[in-house]
Amino acid sequence: MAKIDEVAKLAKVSKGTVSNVFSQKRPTSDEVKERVMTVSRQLNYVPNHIARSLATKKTMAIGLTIPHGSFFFSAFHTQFINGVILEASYYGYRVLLDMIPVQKVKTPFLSSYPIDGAVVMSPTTDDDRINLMHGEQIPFVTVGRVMNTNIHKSFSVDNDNHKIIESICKYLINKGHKDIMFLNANELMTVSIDRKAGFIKAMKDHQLDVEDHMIHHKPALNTSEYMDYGYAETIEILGNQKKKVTAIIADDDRTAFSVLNALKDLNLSVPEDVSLFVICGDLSMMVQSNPSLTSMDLQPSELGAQSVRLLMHQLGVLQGDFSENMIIESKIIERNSCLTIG
Amino acid sequence: MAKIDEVAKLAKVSKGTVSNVFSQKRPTSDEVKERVMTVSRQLNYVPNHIARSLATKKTMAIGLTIPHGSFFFSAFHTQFINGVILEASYYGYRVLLDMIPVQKVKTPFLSSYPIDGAVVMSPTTDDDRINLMHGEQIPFVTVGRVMNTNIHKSFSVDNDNHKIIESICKYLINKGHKDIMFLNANELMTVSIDRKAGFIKAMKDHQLDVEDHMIHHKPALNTSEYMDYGYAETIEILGNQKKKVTAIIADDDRTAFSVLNALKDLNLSVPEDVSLFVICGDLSMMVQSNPSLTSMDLQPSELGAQSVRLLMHQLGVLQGDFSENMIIESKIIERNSCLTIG
DNA sequence: TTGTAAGCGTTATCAA
DNA sequence: TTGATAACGCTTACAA
Repeated sequence: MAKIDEVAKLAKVSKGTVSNVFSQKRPTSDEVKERVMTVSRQLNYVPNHIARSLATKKTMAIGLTIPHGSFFFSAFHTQFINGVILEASYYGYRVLLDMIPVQKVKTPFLSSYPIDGAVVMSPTTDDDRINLMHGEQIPFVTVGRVMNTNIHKSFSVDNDNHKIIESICKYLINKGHKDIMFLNANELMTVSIDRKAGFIKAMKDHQLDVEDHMIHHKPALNTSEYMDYGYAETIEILGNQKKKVTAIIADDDRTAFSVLNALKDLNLSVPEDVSLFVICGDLSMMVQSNPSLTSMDLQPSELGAQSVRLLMHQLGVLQGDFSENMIIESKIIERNSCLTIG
Repeated sequence: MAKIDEVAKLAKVSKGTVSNVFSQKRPTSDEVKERVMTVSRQLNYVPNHIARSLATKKTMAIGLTIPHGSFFFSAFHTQFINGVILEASYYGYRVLLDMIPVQKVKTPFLSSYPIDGAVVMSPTTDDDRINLMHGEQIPFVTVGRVMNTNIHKSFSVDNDNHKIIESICKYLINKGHKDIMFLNANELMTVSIDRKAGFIKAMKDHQLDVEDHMIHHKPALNTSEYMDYGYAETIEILGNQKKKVTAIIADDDRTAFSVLNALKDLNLSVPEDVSLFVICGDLSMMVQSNPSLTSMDLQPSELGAQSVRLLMHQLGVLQGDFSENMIIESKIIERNSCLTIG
């Protein structure tokens, strides 16, 4: 790799000028610009990213912390990440993947974190990753509300989880459903807290009682129960306990898939016996299922893009006003898995 | 952020010594070590990663290039990435996500690539990303065979794709199947080429003809056909063309899901009417499907881990002998979706 | 518009 | 085992 000095010498300019040609931070004459570029191509020169970072104090990389463990992604994660990468690259930023364990303090760093900011997925209550970012003074935005006791101001993108679940409930209740089972996200996740509250409120608003068997939380990653989430609950509540359930809300496409299998095993059909509503499922899965699945579109890739934009604002890359906590619209996509009853 | 000089001054040692305490590259006395660490904690000091990179010429990061586009991951991708991240972090490396477009030359870099090496997923024939790595002299390992005309030596991890498909065919043929439909990966991917060859050979070996309708390739990402892959082919061949097909091999769990839906719509059941074999599916999906799905386990997370290890060898992090092209074992996991017929 | 030179915060080399 | 000092390759005032 050639370095800036060699280019400068060959192009008969100073290294400062070469620097300016590449960074475009100061104007250079066309003549010089061309001379420098020609020589650079000859020498196969590109500015050294690390040296530049050291001088500018910017790494041009952002961290993306993802749920830790032998995770697997739902459509939400995948599309979200896609949105992040696309938007980040638009601003010339790269994305560093992180797997700081959720709910477990990381051993102290051996060196500083080479990122300018971070996007934190799936925050939990008193999320250690967030405390870490906070302590290291790294700008960050979370996907979902922050619920760390010591952090009072934070930036986040989110759906209106409260409203989401309320409108789903309203949608189902309007179709005559009273006995709804809600398969919520993991208990620790902040979204699940809002959704639970929204569910309870919606039911209360319609004079419906919320019984224990109506709300479930996704088990932690890496537990054996995790794999069976949706299947086990459906079999247990509808099969063993023989509770009356006319509609099920699944927190993602994986869970929905499990519910579908359980219902099949129980010889129950969708939507005739049980209606199924999916929160943010993979499009092809929603459409191809038979019946196709009614779902709530959370616009994950838009969430990803906006989270990056919010971060860019904090980094000063993006100018102008912006709201610290951005809500992304979500909407019900009606397909054929929810039936009017009663 | 405190810097090394301040620590050195307060601990009454030279910065070189402070450096050595943190990097552990040269021995330091316990007394000094403790003094330095105490001061560092006081000042909240950690070595600056960028400055260290500049001096050592190592970024301690590896790139992970993933298929570009509005991609979504199959279980294979997810588990593979998991393996990569885990193994990389084991060696103190971070993972930079890349989305260099497949089959499309990237605009020239504005700066060097801040990675020490890269893992390239899903290589295609004459993959531009690989030419790029090659040109930039960045050590890399591919997941799957490299088929770039100008590159003769390369490092890769892979399953034995030829053998995989052969053993699947053999497995099905032994169960009496002659009319097998193979839903292959994308045509451009090197794995699909090997698998196609393996399929043809296996059939030939058993005196079975390979007709056109028996092999299909996954459409390119971001095409409308992509979403329907598996469904469309099943409907077309079994439904419209009424070809005799007693067994279907699906290239991943997504495709298998689509096939299942198509078969349901055709009123065909698995495995009574059609046997279904999945190459590398998500475990929960394989198990929960009814019937559970017989599949070939490609050990994706092991592939990910090994790809990192191979890279570490190239980077000199790992010593000793190693083979340039590593084959990961795969094995058939028999479940209930393949029936003996005839 | 361009050149000069002082950083940026480490590590590495060579003495001590 | 430790200290002094020159790299590492770039950016950025400040001067010209």
